[in-house]
Amino acid sequence: MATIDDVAKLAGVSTATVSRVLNNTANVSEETRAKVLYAIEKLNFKPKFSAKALAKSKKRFKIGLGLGKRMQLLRDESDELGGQFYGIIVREIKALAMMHGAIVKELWLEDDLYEKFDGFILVGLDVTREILKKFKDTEKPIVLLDHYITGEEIDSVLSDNYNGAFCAVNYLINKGYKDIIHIHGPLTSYSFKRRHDGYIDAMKNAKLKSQCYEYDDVKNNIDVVIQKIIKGKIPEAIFASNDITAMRIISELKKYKIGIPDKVKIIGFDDIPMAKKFNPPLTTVKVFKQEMGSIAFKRLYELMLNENIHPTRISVYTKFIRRKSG
Amino acid sequence: MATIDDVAKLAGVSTATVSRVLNNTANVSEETRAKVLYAIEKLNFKPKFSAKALAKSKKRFKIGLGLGKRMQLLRDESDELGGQFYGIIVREIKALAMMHGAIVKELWLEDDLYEKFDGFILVGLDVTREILKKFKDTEKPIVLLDHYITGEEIDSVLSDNYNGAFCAVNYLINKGYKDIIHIHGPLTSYSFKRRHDGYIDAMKNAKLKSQCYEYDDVKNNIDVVIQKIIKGKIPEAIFASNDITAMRIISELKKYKIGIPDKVKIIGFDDIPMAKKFNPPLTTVKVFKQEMGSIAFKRLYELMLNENIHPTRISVYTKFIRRKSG
DNA sequence: TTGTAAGCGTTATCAT
DNA sequence: ATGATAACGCTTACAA
Repeated sequence: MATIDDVAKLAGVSTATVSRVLNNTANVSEETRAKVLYAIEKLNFKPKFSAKALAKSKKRFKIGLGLGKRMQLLRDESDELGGQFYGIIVREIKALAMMHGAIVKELWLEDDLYEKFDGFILVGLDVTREILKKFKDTEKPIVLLDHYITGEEIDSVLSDNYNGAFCAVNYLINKGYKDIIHIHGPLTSYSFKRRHDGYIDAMKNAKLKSQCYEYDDVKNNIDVVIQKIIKGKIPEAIFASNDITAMRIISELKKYKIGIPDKVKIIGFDDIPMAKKFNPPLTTVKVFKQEMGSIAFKRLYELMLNENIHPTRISVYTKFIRRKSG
Repeated sequence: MATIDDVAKLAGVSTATVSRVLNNTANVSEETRAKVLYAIEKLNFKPKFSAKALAKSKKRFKIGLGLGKRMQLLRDESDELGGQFYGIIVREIKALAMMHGAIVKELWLEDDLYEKFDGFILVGLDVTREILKKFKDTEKPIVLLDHYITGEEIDSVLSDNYNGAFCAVNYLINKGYKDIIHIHGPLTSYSFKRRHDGYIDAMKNAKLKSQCYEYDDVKNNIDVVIQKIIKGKIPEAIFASNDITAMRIISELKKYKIGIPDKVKIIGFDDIPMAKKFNPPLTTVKVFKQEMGSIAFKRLYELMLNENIHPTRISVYTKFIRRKSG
């Protein structure tokens, strides 16, 4: 494989000069530039990412970590909520940043961008098209974490929500349940939406009737939803948008003396740390939160080093975890 | 950030020894191993990927490139078909492999694996669960290219078929067409399936009736499908599974003196090189074939270097390209 | 404007 | 079983 040395030799210049034209990092005479460009072309040279990354590892990048109002709310509510999901992701990002000598600074999505950053990680569903535009205007690389905006070609990292949901619901179906409902948070969240889609498709596949209820996961009005549900025929199983919702459902159902899993099976999503300690321990779909954080960081790092990388959406595989609740 | 030197210093050994315990690459006495392990733990040390990759770049990996019967057929049919899609992807993989000093060897998916490989890239929809199992049994890393098998947690690289289709169909809807049909290849192909889903959802969103026709893209029985279609009311627009199909449809329609795009609008998918030269030039959704190849290669390379990476599915963003046909 | 050379953090080849 | 040390391919002071 052609290296920068080969190019330098062929062009009759030093490697430093080649690097300069490669990165537009200093003045290079038109003449030399042309020679170098020719050599690059001729040898079909592409700088090796690992070498570049290693050489650049002295550089301290400054990363903006954008959090939304919603997360602010969830976070305030105590570590048991936001902290168990986004908290883990954010912690991993900070740990990796530390190792790479990058500085990460938290900021609210609504804030004005008066500081300069080298790149951004934007977390969660609060990122609207307008907010995104503000960040795009900086011309710095961006990765969306646990969110995705249709039509926007922005790098994003998600869990494999659809398949996780599909498999979980299939598990219930295979156990013979037919009356399975879905309770979910706002479908403006791409993740909730995909979990919802997975539920719908699994039910449709099995020729079962699907039934969904939306609730407000920030204000938590699960009580009124449950009231509505138990007025009719009590379902055999409930698939919830996430573990928090599942736990809220269980707590609410307990008030009516409806036993879990005897009377109703319940499955959550996320596998937050609490899920295992809950009573009963939650059957759920594990989202690899740390991995999501590290993948997002690594992706941003690549983007900050190499410009002009084609954007992608990365889905991190989930894992069904069977415990007691369903 | 802690480096291997820090670990070596703390453990009172050389970096070589640290590397040995890190990679289980040679005999290390239990005592030293323990010291090293302790230091690693203490410093929370993680080897830096770029350094590792660079150091290992002397190593020549041997990669198996698995192709299926279907591709064999398409390929034989001339460069105008398979070569325009998978051909480009495969070429890119080989180019990158060359640059990284890796050897890539093509093999048929059905073949027995008598040779030893360091990793595999498996291309297209012919990869069944059984075939996959054979490759998994080697315990070597695998990446699936342009295919995905539900429930199998194998790294895969795809184009963003769903959104590409969704946007293309929306384009037609926004132009005011209502009678838009979809002609597709076998839905066992995950890509065709997702394009199909995108069409269905776009139609549903607009409260339009969807109508699909499946045909056999290997045998090419488009004539009987078209016959069936023109017996009824001729649609305003046709969204095809891919460019090949779109071109076949146009050719067939020409036989009936049905003009494109005057009478019927047609949109393809892939943007194969021919699409632009066709008469009329094809409106289509561009799939970034080279990028898919390079992403797949890079992913496999990572997997071959670092074991124990969490598997992901990578979707490469597509781009709508407006030409004459639709 | 250009060249020289010292890193960046690992692995791997020799020695010992 | 372990240690020295030369790669790996690029960037970036510092010199010229």
